[in-house]
Amino acid sequence: MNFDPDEQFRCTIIRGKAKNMLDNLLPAYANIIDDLCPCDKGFFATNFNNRLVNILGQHTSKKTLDNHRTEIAGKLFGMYYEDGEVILPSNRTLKYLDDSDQPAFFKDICFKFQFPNGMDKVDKVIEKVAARISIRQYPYILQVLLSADKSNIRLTKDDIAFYVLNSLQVLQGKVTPDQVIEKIAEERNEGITRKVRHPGKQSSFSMQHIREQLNYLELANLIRIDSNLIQLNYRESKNINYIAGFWDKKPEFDVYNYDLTSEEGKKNFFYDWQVYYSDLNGHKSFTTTIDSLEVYTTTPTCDLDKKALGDEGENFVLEYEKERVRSFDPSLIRKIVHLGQTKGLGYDIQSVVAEPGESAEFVKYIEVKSTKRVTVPDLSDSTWIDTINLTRNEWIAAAQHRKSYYIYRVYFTPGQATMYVIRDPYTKNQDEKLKAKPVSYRIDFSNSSVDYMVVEEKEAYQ
DNA sequence: TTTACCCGTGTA
DNA sequence: TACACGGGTAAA
Repeated sequence: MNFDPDEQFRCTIIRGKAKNMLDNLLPAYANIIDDLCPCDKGFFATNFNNRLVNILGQHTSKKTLDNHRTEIAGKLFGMYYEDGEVILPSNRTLKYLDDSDQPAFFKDICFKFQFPNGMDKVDKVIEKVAARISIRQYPYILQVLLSADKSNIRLTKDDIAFYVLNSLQVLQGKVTPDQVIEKIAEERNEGITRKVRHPGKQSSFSMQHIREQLNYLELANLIRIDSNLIQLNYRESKNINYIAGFWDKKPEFDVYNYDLTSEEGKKNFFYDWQVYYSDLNGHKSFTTTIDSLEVYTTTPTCDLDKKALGDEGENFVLEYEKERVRSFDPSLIRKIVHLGQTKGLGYDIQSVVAEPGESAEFVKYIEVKSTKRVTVPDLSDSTWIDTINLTRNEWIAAAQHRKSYYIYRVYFTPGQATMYVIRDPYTKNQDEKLKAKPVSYRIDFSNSSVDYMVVEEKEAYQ
């Protein structure tokens, strides 16, 4: 088929927020959901809003809070789903709570996103179905970028907008990425520049949803947008190649299977979609290596991915402490102990104060909390917030050691690691300089607590 | 009437 | 230009 890019189709996604705000909000949403769920829908709505208003500011209207909850945390991020009247955290949220890997969270979203999907209102879904749209847009974009690099062509977001995300034929799955690149090369030779613009409309109408789709690829650590140019992060080649490999596969969730004109069909469609989308990609669990967050290179290099280490943060802090103590007094280095494998102490590293004065050799207990994200956290940003979870043991250690207890919060971001040190969180909580809230219950039970038991022979359930 | 994506519009 | 609040709007 001959590619005609003039066949355009405005194909929107829900408007999100700025890149760094999304990176900031993700941990907040995740922890709120983790605290509240499972619970019924009304309780969830009220309490989610009550928690979020503390972060966004008391002036924030109910409407805006509702939008955050339903549009971003719910539809775009797929962080929870509704089963009956009960709201449950999605597997994507649970994985994130476990690994604190924000780019991996967004990789999973990029893998599962598709057109048409169940994030739209039903009339918009019907429009897309009527237009015979069927595409996994992120695999497709990545394949286009790979193809562009092969042809030594640099793409701008206007190119992706006009030739890919707003091109009807591409959205219908009728054109290959190579054809797209060929067409772009051809039109550039003729001196033609394309932009998606709707007469009489502001550029946000035409471009905001496109720009934000590219933002998700950036948050996933797969591309960088440099003013207007888009570049692949080749340190992520493994993940890029994996996702791009799906460019010509039919969307996994088949919208065309549903009768969207009947009440029953609509209900099933939106329910099935949310269950599908909020679950993790069943084929591959994404991770982001520290290595892939380093300054990206424009030169394709072979397989730089290394096996992710569970204790990257601890190793980082260990090296930092060794250097810090060495510069004060090398003989004190032997007092630094890495206790990563020793569970139940409530801290990861035992170090020494190593500062002038009589407390120089006093012990310092360090709990390391690390996370990975694409934007650099900025304390001067008014929307900046963060949440970490301490275990019961860690909190007890904080209470016991007070001024000797430190939380080292490490953020691995592209090209740098940033660390915030919080000394004596226990006293800070009493002084309301931070808020600590117990959120989990340990249940000890005995024979008097058990109502009944069920035993089945293996054959019955195998 | 309420809900919840849709998206105008004003701000930085 | 890049959002982000909250009004717009149509379905629930």
